[in-house]
Amino acid sequence: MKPLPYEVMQEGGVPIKSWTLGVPFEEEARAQLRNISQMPFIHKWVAAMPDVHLGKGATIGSVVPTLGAVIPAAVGVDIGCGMMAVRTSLSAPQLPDNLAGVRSAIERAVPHGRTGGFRGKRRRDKGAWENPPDDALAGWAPLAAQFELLKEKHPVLKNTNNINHLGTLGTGNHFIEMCLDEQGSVWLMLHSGSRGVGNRIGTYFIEKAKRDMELWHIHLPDSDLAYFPEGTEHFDDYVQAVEWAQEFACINREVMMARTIGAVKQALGTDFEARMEAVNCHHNYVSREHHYGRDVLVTRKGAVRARVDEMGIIPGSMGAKSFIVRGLGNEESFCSCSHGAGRVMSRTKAKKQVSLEEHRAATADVECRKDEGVIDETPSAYKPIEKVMAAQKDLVEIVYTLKQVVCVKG
DNA sequence: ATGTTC
Repeated sequence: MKPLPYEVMQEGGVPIKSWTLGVPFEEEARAQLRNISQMPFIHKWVAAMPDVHLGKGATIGSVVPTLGAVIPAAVGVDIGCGMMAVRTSLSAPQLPDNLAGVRSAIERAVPHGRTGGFRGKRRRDKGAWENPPDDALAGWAPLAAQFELLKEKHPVLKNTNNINHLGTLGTGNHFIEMCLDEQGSVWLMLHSGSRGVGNRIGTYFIEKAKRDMELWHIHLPDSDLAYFPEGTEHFDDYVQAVEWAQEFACINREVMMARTIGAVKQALGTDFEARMEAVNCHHNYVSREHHYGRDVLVTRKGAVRARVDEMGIIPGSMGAKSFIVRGLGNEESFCSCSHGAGRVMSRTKAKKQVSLEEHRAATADVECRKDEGVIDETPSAYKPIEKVMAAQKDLVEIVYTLKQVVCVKG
């Protein structure tokens, strides 16, 4: 008999199938998944991807199919976070030896980094538009009417960043890269989500669900598993808001990609074709899908959908390879794959343990930040991506293997 | 991840 390509755990609830053979899988993440598996509305089982690790609220790298309920913390606050990549007609020999100019052109074209401005001192906010450019305004057009309705219904959204965050990168593990594939084609790839407004929507509904649980005296193994039952007003409100935030995130990536393409053309003084092969996929989101005969809501937090022939992106850390993949439509994973390498070290631990020299060596061939502020993103803070890819051979096949030459971080 | 902060 062929050995199973995944590990199975079951304690009281539904099974947990984990595509984690040969990769680290911490006990804290297992415990978090066991809690999810106890919920009475999980369809069939919970799936864990090879980049699985402990997350705030819900496990990163989890796929949770639910019947008649949704858990807002299982989606998280970075609603619609995901990846976009395009292959260009440029090839490696057309690039200059020094890519500093390309990096700074991208940095000028796309706001990135921490929101500035402290009480008393008004500093310019590096992470948002002061005046959104025309392409951001155009991207906002299809979002505007629905946002007015959301604001009316949920006044908490009134003072959030919204249009001024459309086409902006953010911080942390959000990035923009120029990569080369194994044939020498140049790719542009980026990672970002729904920024301030999606965060506010996520936080607001997670709190709302927790209050509902208290109101109805429903006790949970973990308060972050608070849910909205289908048929309630809050369920409908959440689904509507989360879908809007997912759309915002998708358009955010498109606007940034167009601006990045423009910046690279300008920096190189060359025109080229882009979007020859474009992929834009969420990895923190909820979607209505059909699995094993039922209409379900599938929540993927740190997981990518991988239906038959569906294209996805699995990025490695800032010094590692990334992969453009094609889904194999493996139903047992609810047609899913990992969203990256997955952390092995918390941000705090990485900052304490990894030296600047080590970080510089690990990113020697990349035009990127080499300062203390990015140590929490250093390659050794992540699982080895090759092992992560090996553990999901039955979920996706690799179409392109990319290696970054430029990396912009917020 | 974001926003706010002493």
